Amino acid sequence: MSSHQLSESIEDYLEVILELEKNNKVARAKDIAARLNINRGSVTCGLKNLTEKGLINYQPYSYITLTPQGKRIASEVTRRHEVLRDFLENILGVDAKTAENNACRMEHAIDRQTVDRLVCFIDYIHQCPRTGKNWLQAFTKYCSADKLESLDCIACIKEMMPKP
Amino acid sequence: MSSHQLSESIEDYLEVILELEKNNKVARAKDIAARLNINRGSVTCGLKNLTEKGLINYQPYSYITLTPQGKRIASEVTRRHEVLRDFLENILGVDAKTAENNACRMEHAIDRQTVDRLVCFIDYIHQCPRTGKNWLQAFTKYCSADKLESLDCIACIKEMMPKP
DNA sequence: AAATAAAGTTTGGTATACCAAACTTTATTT
DNA sequence: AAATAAAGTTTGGTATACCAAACTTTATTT
Repeated sequence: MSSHQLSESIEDYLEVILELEKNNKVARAKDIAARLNINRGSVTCGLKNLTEKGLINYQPYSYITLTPQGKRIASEVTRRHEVLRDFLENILGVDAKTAENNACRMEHAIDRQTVDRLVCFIDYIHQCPRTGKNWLQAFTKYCSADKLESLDCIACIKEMMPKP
Repeated sequence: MSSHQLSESIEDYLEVILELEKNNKVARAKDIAARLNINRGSVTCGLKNLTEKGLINYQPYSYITLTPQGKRIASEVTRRHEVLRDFLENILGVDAKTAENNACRMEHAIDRQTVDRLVCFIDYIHQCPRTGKNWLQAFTKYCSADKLESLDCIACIKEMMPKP
């Protein structure tokens, strides 16, 4: 029942419905259309589809809420989105808009196992004394510099040593 | 002419045609069908589409080669694929098959700027004395361990210090 | 409460991307 | 050079996902 893969379109619907539910208690078709930048008629069609799949509670002319199953999937998609955006923006250091746009597309392509591993990796960078903020700042320099030549690695790791 | 975004389907065609060209000098429809796991008739249809877009050299019943523009795009897609797979497999450390499957899907979703940054990041991890192989091995431990508790960070960074 | 505006739906349409099965062309075997 | 096999194409079909424009329902204004 919840095993078949969902299309990107359906994942997008679920994601915005979850967000609208959070902000407005319920989602309305016109807000979904506005967020997804699609025609209102297309939304009606999409809602029927989501209803058939048991992902939303919906009757013609009514507001929309997620079923438990819909909510579960919406949360998963949102999590993938946020993990990816966090990685792109705060680890890779791409600008906020690019991070958001890429996360928006990549969220449909990354699987559970890989996103879990990415979460762990982000965590590790922040927690490991070798890396953390300091190391990320040096990455920014590394990207703009002519690679390592201009960076003083020895001084950098000495700085990181635990104080006696 | 080369500005409009291409569909995932077209990117997939270009990618396998480039690979078949490399292995066999030219691509044949049946091999494309086999690699993409689609019907031969669908390939004929796809090839017409690619021809109209000026991405391949093709006439009915003939073999297929990429035009310069097609080759350029195919190379870009392939690069995105390989960078992503490398990151997933060798940095995140997910198993080879999962890395490949995820790279296959994510290659259509990541943009130039972000993939460039990812390349730089992978480079940085390998080059920076703080990180490198050693640090990646510790990440594997970190993932399976109960986070940091079981890891001896102080000993780990001392080990990394430059020999006097 | 009637008029109007806003929201939602329906209708008829398009584009993409695939399928199976029949058919045609090209290549290979005998 | 026939016969056969393999490769490629065509035909008629489906599913998804969108559109604009006409229409209906619901909500808001007067």
